[in-house]
Amino acid sequence: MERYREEIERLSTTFSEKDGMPPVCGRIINYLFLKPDAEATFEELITYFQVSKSAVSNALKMLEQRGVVISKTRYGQRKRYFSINVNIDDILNVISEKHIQMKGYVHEIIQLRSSDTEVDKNLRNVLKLINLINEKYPQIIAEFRNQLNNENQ
Amino acid sequence: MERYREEIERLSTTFSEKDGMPPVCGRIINYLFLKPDAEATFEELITYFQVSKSAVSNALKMLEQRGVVISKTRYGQRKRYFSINVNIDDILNVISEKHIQMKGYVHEIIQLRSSDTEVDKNLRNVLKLINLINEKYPQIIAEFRNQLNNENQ
DNA sequence: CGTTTAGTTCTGAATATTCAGAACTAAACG
DNA sequence: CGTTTAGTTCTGAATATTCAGAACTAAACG
Repeated sequence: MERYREEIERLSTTFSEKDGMPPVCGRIINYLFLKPDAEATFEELITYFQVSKSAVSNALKMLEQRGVVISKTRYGQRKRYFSINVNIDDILNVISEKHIQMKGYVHEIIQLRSSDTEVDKNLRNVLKLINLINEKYPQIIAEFRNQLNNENQ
Repeated sequence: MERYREEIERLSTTFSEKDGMPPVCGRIINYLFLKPDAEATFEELITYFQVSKSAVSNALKMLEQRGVVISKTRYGQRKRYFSINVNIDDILNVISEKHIQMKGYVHEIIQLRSSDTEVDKNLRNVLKLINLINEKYPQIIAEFRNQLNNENQ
């Protein structure tokens, strides 16, 4: 992974600057993404980035909470293996969750406003759009799965 | 707007804690969202939140950059009016931009990896999914517009 | 059940962010 | 073209975040 050191640093700024994560989070994400099996141990991350155990521990906790990283243990070993969550269903769920949250927010604003101006009309339209997107989502996913199945024949 | 003071404070935490914006940004967003016309002047924000001109200036700059807020001047007045951008096309563009960015990131990772493991296969699938979503987007929007037109008859 | 291994949580120093206040700019009024 | 109005940019203090190092916990080895 030595050859990726600079790329990891460059790509990490996206996550820290745009997504509001600490630098160590961004580094870990990209390290994992660039590993052939997308997986690393705690120890490995510490030695590669020369960073403290607490920094890695907190970063991994944050990434697991966001659903970006998952950890596994193997055959009763103490050691844990941390990897990028590339599970399609999980990714779709994260996106879906965001939509639901956005819907909840817009809904609450509309409730609080309880008026009937042009803006209210627009807000209701935004809500309709969110609903429509959410509604269409399963269809897109179905089509995606279909596409995958066809390719594997 | 006095009656919304507490709600604004409560709703603002979402934006500061989850979206990585400064507190003043969250407050301004919600203030605007709860105003009947979704619009306010610079002066108005300063007096309502008892906050400095620089804080408001920087917050509005950030919000305009993110596409959440737009500002207008009126009839050659010096004063500017800041409002939430509820323009559907603009909102859709922001979402689209995010997709394009995500696509670019995943693409770059795949390029850098230049391997052919199970993870690579998964990443290519993620890319396919992003592409499919982007492809379907215009259709959803068309359907949405259609829905709006039918309602207005 | 003492020891090791693997990671977590606590404490505080270094650093970054947020914002107030002052200095500044740019438009347009008179 | 001096003055006012409306906002921006600069400077630094207050506060929050990030992370290192130390103390701690929890699992499982022997």
